Amino acid sequence: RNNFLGWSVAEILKANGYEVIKSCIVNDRGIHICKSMIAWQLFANGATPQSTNTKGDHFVGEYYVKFNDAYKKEVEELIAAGKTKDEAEKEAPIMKATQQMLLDWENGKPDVMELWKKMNGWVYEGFDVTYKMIGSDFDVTYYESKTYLLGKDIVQQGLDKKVFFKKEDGSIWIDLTAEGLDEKIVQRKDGTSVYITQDIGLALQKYEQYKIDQSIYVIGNEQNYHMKVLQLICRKLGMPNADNIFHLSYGMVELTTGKMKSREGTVVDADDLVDEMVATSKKHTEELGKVKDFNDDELKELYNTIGLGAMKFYLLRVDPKKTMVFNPEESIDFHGFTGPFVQYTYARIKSILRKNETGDGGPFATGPLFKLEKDIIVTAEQYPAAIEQACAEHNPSVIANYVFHLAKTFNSFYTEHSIANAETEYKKQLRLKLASLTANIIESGMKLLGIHVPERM
RNA sequence: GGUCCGGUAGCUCAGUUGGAUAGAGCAUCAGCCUUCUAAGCUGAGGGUCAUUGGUUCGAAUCCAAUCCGGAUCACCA
Repeated sequence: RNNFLGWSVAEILKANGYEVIKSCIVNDRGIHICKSMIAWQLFANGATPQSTNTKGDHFVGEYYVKFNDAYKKEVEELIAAGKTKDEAEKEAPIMKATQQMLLDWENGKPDVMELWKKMNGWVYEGFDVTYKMIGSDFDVTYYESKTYLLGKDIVQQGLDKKVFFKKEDGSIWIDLTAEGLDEKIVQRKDGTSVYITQDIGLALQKYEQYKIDQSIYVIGNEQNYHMKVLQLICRKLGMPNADNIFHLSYGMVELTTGKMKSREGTVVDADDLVDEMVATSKKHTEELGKVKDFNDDELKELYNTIGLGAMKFYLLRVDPKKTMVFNPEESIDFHGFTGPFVQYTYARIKSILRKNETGDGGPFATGPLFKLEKDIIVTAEQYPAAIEQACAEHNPSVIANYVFHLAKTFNSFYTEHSIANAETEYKKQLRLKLASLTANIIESGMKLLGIHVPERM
């Protein structure tokens, strides 16, 4: 959802005349990375994504799970040996090894760095495959391994300005109780920075680097508090970018059975989901048998277009702010308020336009219009307003709803009035114009959602 | 407990700068393919807009209280 939202909002901003720079932050360091590394050292026997024929990011993810399994087991054993839960969690050998590895990483220990680079490389390879498949791209990528030290000098300045204060143990904090929040740490007692410190530094760096008017953070609503704190700190420090920070907060996607939890395996993997959607589009297409003359490449492209279109539309048709429910059993429908419905309307119009000669564009005689003809004109005229609203609200669902409404309006007209056998040549040309207009808007609107439209389906 | 977000049809969601009989899709039921692609179209049933009170000529929409659900309040990121 994050990816599709970011993409779509960027397109919508561009459509409103803004210049957009898409950036991505990769969490490529920290304790979670070390967990996978330790588990790989312990259990892999030198296995690689190639040797096991596994996608790189999934491969590394498997070792993250293996770490947690092993860790859990060790903790249970220690508790059985008489330790308290807290002691056991701290003393488990595999956890100690992981923490040591994090220190080694920060000190740049060669063999750790080498392993880190190798495993990260696998993850990136996997991500690349997924990003390419779903049509995602970024102009800038920030790696946390390179930005995690940012913001430390700002902390020092803040201390001088008395925005921050130092506790007896040397840790540095900001007091936000006057704003209804809590005290928040910005630097550990050992002098290392925390998450928010990096964000302060990165926010300023982005601002100085690109002179942006607005910095839009596409982040889940679980971090609403964090983003509030970030903006507040920037404001208190008098940073020039403070008011440019906008948190595009989106709700989580939940399953009918409840929240997705990676540790409990109740997650729907993006790759699996896309595969499933493409397979479903293949099944439907074959059943309908309308494209028997397509060659293999054309078929593959069509299945991707429909499958991805269905998925993206499904995720973008809901207000981003809202938590949404996804039912994996029922899968995503291809009828009604869906991507394929809109794509189908487009393909049908294109078919008409191929089969009917458009006139020389001479002046239209004025004449009475049927209600359904007027409906299309009225709806088409609303498109610019929909784009503006979507932009103002940072909300692609406005476009999804609009495009669906337009497609539905056209379909009603299509069933009621023939274009090829219109009452007069004038009527025919008028209707071809309306059809063409509708197709153009559908194509444009779907593009704003990152969805392709097929010429036939 | 503090802060924030949400509760609209069986399900998933629109609609909230206050305005007429609260709208879609799915699901259910009844129709429509000798005519431009039926992934479509037409119709039916289905609602105490969480509850209560308030403001108003008028409230799903604004205010208050209550109930229910979620997020968050880490020397994790």
